Amino acid sequence: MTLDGLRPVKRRSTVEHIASELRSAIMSGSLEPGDQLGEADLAEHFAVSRGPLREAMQRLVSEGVLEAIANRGVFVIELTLDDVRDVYRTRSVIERGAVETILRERRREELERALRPSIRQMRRAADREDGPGVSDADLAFHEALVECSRSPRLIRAMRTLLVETRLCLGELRTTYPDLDTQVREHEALVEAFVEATPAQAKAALTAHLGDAVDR
Amino acid sequence: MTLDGLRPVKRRSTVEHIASELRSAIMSGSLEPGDQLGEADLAEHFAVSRGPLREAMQRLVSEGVLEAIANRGVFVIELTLDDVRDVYRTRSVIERGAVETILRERRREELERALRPSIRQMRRAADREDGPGVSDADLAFHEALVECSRSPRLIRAMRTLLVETRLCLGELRTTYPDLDTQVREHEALVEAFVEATPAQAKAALTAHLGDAVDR
DNA sequence: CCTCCCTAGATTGTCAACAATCCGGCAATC
DNA sequence: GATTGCCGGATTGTTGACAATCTAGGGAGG
Repeated sequence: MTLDGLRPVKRRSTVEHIASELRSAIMSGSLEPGDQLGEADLAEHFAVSRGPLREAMQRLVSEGVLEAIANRGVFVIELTLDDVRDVYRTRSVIERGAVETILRERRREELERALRPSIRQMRRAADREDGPGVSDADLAFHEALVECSRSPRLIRAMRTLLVETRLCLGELRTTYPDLDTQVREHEALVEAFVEATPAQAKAALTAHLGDAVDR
Repeated sequence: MTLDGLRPVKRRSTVEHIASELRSAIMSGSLEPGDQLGEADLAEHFAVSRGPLREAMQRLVSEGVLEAIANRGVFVIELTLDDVRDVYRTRSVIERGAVETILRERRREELERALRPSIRQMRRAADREDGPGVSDADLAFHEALVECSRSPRLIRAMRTLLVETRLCLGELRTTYPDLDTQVREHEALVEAFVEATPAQAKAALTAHLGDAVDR
């Protein structure tokens, strides 16, 4: 009897589901920085009671995506300039760690395979002048990069950072200079990962994220 | 009217307090890996209802310190060997990032000041053959290191990692080889931070954490 | 006109009870 | 004798109601 394929029953709990849904709402831009998450409204929207909803919100609070003010409510965090810098600095640290791990394990080709879909997605979006589409592909690129490290803890840290990155982008999403430049920059990154030394690859990442924070 | 000193009113919420208390219980060893956290018992212990308690537990679940199994309860996570490796690898990434930030900002002497107390604490513990005391000072050392970076996101990631580190140590706490060696290793780290190049400092950290994972 | 106080409304924080689910052991069956 | 079905006990999941707190707005007093 072979039961390798049928994964252990792990129906996602209600709380987990709501938390994921809220994260998506932020990623999609439905929830903007400063927005208040009224418990009554959201509970009705999800067709659950306030209990599970509050538990889900507490999760996002501990992740730093939501902010709870006593007797006032919970709000989507508003990022200061220092916060933006911190997000990109931390991303640089995490992503370099991921690249380091992958290269040390001699998994260059696997990394390239993992990044290819988001590169193609980004190029298609750029061809049709779809700025938001390029941004989405950008996030997908960096997410795939860290996921390729197979480190649960790097991945978890990255997930929160991507949400925060999305919060930065939200407002100045249209101000990107040139979409093609953005695409080429990522293609150059992949090239560095595949062909350059680990130190050079990390340096390329640092430069890439350093540029981003200037915008 | 000068009100720089009087920090914004931020009475810790009940949930925040309980979550912090649970973290402390794990750090102190009261809660061991695999232990179940019965809602009724804990709620009575904290003299609150199950609602706030559940919200606090959800926070720790999202941090990865507790694990929730549907209709079964929440448990302190049990770390596999792969998890231990991942914890130390991620710590290496985070701590190197912290050192990098501090050195780039030319704050060597500040870092040394921040680390000195834990070094002294560690030496005192070693002198009285207090193994657990040395471990506590060890954790305090690495916590102070990351806190000195002033990066909220590095600090937040580190906090969870320290709890997980404490969970690894818990069982094999007495098996440490030589307390004095441990102390000298940390003193050498400080020296590297203060006097060596950033690259050398990071390499020293990597080696230090690489040794630890072997134990 | 400005300031302060106070009340009304709304929102959050907490609670105790109800419903659903799961684990253990026991008996029935093949 | 091993497996299956079932029931009792306990724990978790969810709910709706109650209590506490805060904000906004109007009115009295200076």
